[in-house]
Amino acid sequence: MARKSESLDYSNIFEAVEFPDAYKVSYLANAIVFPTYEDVRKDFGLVRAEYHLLLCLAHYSELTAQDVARITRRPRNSISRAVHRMLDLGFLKRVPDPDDARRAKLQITREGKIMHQNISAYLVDREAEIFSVLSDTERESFRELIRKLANFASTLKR
Amino acid sequence: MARKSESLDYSNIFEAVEFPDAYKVSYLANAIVFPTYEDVRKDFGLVRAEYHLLLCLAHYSELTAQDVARITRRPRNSISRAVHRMLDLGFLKRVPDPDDARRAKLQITREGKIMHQNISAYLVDREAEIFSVLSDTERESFRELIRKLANFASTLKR
DNA sequence: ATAAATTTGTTCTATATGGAACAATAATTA
DNA sequence: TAATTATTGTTCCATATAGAACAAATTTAT
Repeated sequence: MARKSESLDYSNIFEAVEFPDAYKVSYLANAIVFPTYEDVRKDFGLVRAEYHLLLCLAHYSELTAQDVARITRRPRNSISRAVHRMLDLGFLKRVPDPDDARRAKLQITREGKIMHQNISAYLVDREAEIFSVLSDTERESFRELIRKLANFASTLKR
Repeated sequence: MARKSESLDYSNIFEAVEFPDAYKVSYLANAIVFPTYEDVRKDFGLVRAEYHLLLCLAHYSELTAQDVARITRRPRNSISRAVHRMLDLGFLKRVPDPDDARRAKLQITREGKIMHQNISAYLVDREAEIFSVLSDTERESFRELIRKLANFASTLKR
């Protein structure tokens, strides 16, 4: 008897869709970016905003919650919630800004740095896996192009 | 008096991060893909999974809910919920599969097609805006590279 | 033929998420 | 100076989301 469900080529839609390039970026987000956040949550116990705090504060020595929201393009309340959990977990410390009582400067702790290194190692591997499909020169081209796109995106108003 | 907050160059992190290419894909998702889904929700009243149903069924004449989940890499229960709402809204119709009582074939209706065209027109404009930062040859390169990446991603097990 | 395993679509549940409104503070304008 | 506007960080709330478990149907293995 014939197979009921012919094996459908699900990737046809990549070319058929009306906005093929944007669609593929979106597809990569669904297929890779979000599952990766999910892996981080499962394996390291941190949700997206929590990891983003580590990432930002591993690279800038002092930031406000608002800075992190802007850098990562996430809403402030998500960051705010994450800050409290990260303080409880001992991954961040917070000091009031003497010049502006509304603000608090955030810093990463030693424990936070270690956690960041662990998560980064995982993400570096994952990046290598994903981009293994490109040759070195393709990889270099992609790097240049995605840089332009990301820089442009960072100029868009929120 | 000096400005309290020196204007921070938030895009430094693009180069500093340990996985710069994957980070930028993720950033584009945060900065563009998800806000775009949000626009679609606000302007057209459809959430991500609901729009994905339209998109898939505008390009394949008949699919099961499971097919759509596979094509879009979304969880089945999200699609299942969306199917019911889209049936209620009259954008889809569903016919039981005579060969397999577990399944139902989904089709897009006339109204669904119109809605799809409206949303697509918006997304096409949005794509044009985003990629306007690339030259024609850059755009062509990017198209080729993102195609490879998306095709590779589609082979990853879920 | 029967049992075990898989597939589909669903509901239930817990959690992540982001908008809106808010109080406190600071900056800007009149 | 006084009044208005903007900013920061927060809480509240409604909703989107995905995992887990499930029943029904089908397929595969014994």
